[in-house]
Amino acid sequence: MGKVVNISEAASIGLHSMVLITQTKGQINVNEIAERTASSKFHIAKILQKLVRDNYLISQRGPSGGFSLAMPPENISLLNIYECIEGKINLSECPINKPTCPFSRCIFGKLTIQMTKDFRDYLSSKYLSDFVDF
Amino acid sequence: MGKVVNISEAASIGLHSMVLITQTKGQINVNEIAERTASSKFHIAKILQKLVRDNYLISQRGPSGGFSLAMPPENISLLNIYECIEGKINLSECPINKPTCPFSRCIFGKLTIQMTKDFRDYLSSKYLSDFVDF
DNA sequence: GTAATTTTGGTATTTAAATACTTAATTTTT
DNA sequence: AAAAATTAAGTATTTAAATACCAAAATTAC
Repeated sequence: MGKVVNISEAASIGLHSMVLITQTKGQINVNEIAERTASSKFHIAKILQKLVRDNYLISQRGPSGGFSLAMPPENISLLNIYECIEGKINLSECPINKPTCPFSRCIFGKLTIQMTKDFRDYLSSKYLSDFVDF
Repeated sequence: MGKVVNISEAASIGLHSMVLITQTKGQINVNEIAERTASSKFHIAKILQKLVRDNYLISQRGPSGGFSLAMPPENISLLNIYECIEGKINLSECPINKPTCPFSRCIFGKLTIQMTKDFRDYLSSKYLSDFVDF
């Protein structure tokens, strides 16, 4: 829909959920995250599983279960979370995915690479500890 | 697929085709554009129709027909082309499209708005006349 | 005026993402 | 030990965008 900066629902859920978990003493479960973020709890559950697998989260089943951080919030950057969900951000690449280009240089110049770099730099500069009071 | 900067195939076809048309004396038809850009001629035809409707292109049917610019290349910016195809770029908006946010301020700060602004500024600074020898 | 060529516009198909659902496994509480 | 609550994991459905196709209209060339 004409949106230039593309942040998927999945990445958004991952980032927002992790901040909520950071702000919560003890554990917080999927239902509460779903309520506070107005997102599908099925979708949230699916994404948090990735973060558990990559050892950013600890999950506890059963009554009074939920999720909690697996390490101090100082040690988890927004980039860690983003790349866990979306895979590594590719910096040096044609903005379109065409093997052939009719022109000798890219009509976008260095624009898209710079934008991607700015995005990556922001995510790598912020840690969950920056969001304890947010 | 984890791509941060989102330029649709449609926008890409529009921009690249317009540069090719700029570089062509007389008219160039869909088949040749398809060959040079390695894109679907059906898709190209559809997108060029929008540019004809908005009076950036003149189309000529029949043998030896094709497309040519409707005005001097100095008068058509990349932003004109992009917004003709994708609609107006929205600068001030939540990167996610959620009516509710669990936090008082956006976890992305001004990042996505700045990125979108940078994108828009680049497109508005470049005119087809900048690409006659490209 | 006929045939060839090209755009035009409508429709159909494909693809990928997002979302929803279901069942199983685990843990806690009583 | 049983019941309740919760995550885990796989699958199915929905949706929107992207892409592909086809038939019609227009124009030129001969």
